Amino acid sequence: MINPTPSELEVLNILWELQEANTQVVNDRLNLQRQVGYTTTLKTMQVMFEKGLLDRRKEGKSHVYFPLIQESVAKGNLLTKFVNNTFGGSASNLMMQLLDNKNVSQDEIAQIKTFLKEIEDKNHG
Amino acid sequence: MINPTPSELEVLNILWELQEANTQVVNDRLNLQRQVGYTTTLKTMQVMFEKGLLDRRKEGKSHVYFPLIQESVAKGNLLTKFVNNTFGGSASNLMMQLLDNKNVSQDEIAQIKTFLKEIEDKNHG
DNA sequence: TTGCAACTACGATTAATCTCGTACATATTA
DNA sequence: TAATATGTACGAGATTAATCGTAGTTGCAA
Repeated sequence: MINPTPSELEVLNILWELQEANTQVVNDRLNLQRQVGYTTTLKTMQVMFEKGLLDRRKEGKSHVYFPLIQESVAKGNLLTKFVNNTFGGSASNLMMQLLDNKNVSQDEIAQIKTFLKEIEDKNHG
Repeated sequence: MINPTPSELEVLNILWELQEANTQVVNDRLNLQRQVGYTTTLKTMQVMFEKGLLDRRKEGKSHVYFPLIQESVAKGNLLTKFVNNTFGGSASNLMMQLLDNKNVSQDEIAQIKTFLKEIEDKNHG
């Protein structure tokens, strides 16, 4: 199981949205969030290619990269690891912390409740 | 805001449980989970002391360490960071991923639902 | 008070990640 | 086809975390 590093996840988030892109496009996107050099982005994507997180094809003089890992799978793996490390594997402990968290907006909490209610209704309906 | 590293969190989990302990005791506990040298544990705790995650007092020839950060605060901070990094700050996205996760048991999911239901009832009652 | 066992301090090493400079390769266009 | 601009490859430095060996210190017991 290959877990992306934080920088790799930034790249993946862009590629999951765009389906595919060359280094230039990914780097431009990254620079909307934070300052980072072109060769840094290039190197990150090359390493991801070597790790099997991305594949690529030659197009003109540049490479077009695309993800080899599904968003839900990657994030699910990261989440599992986080739950294990931080909450002793207890998803409900994480959940309780989430609802207590001052940094989570009321909107988010309301959304979660709605979502859970839907699942409840579906199961009981 | 000082976020503990994974190794530091292991130490904190032990100290939150025991309230306080010397290096020997913490190291013995750690070695129930995985093999780690005494000086490694000592160094980790010294660094945590320098960072302000722990305080200590001399007792006999050893130091007795205790946490300076509350469990809920530390884990809340880690959770906030994780939500931001991995789910773009969306707690409900994390939630949905959690419920989809094959690595989360049915028991855990049931527990979460019960918990949410309690909150719903409390709010509507 | 002297010696030993236990504890601490210090620093070095390894590994992973992130970063980017420089040199080389390639495609387009003039 | 030669020049130029753009992209790639390579490698190396900086940083952080984790690890532990070794040397030195301390306190207690005889």
